[in-house]
Amino acid sequence: MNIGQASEQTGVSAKMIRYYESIGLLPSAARRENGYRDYSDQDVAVLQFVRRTRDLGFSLEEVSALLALWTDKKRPSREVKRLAETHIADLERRMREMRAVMKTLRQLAQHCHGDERSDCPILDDLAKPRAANAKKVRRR
Amino acid sequence: MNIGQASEQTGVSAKMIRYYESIGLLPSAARRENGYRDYSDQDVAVLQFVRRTRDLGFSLEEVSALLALWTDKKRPSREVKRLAETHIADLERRMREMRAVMKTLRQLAQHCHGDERSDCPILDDLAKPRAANAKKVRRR
DNA sequence: GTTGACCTTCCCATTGTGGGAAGGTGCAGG
DNA sequence: CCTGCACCTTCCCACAATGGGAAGGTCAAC
Repeated sequence: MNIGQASEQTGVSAKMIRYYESIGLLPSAARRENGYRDYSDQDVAVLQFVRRTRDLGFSLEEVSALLALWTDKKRPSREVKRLAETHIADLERRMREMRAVMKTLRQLAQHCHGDERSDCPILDDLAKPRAANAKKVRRR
Repeated sequence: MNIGQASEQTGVSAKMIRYYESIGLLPSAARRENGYRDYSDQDVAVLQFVRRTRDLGFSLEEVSALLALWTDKKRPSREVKRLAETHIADLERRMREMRAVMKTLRQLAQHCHGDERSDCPILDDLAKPRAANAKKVRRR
């Protein structure tokens, strides 16, 4: 099947499928005579695996490792579990950071009238230099 | 003061200070005769403001808006509050997504022996194509 | 003077994704 | 047969925000 079909069936954009191939995350796709990539149901299954691990927040590097473990029928499940737990721990850390930030933000917002008046505790507070700051709460 | 001092006092790297200036987030810094940037205590206060808003997870675009609001003494506090609340809502959405992902991951990890045996429910599950997937839980 | 710690600008890499150009292919309808 | 349209190909650019590092100027201390 063409890349468009594969994309539709997996929810991975054609752009990304080509990219994953280019960085070696996926093996080179088979080609037809006209040069079009040709995907089998097997390939689609791999793409779905990738899609799902991506949805669970694994980086492409981790996806690559998981793919290798998936393919290697003899690896101990310990390795897979370790990878998953490392990722969970990472998510937990980020959630803690975000919670702290949200707490601060909610407090700030709560004390701001939010009306026509110009005095604003949020900005006043932001202007105050702090010693202890939660670092590195960045967006997606 | 030199950029190095300003950086040290604000926790914003010299690299980032120059970058913020280059994209117009900050006004062009004063220069000495030797071409070195020269920062006043005022400038440092602005950098601290930026640092703090960044730490709270605002994007540079939002920081820019907040800086403008901060400078505009006559703006209604409503505008600031709206910005803060939009950001809070965004964080909340992301936290919800992460929570859902974590729940799934914990379940998967729980059912995996994590020992020498090779059968692994995590990989089995990842291989199963799903209909409903949490999308877009990406890293930092 | 030389050394070392600064500063300057400029370019490159990252992570993962999308946009779009320029060109080839394939099929359907006139 | 031609035309159009939908698809495919590769290639380059952009994004957000940050760091690394090169090549060169400056300054202070020894």
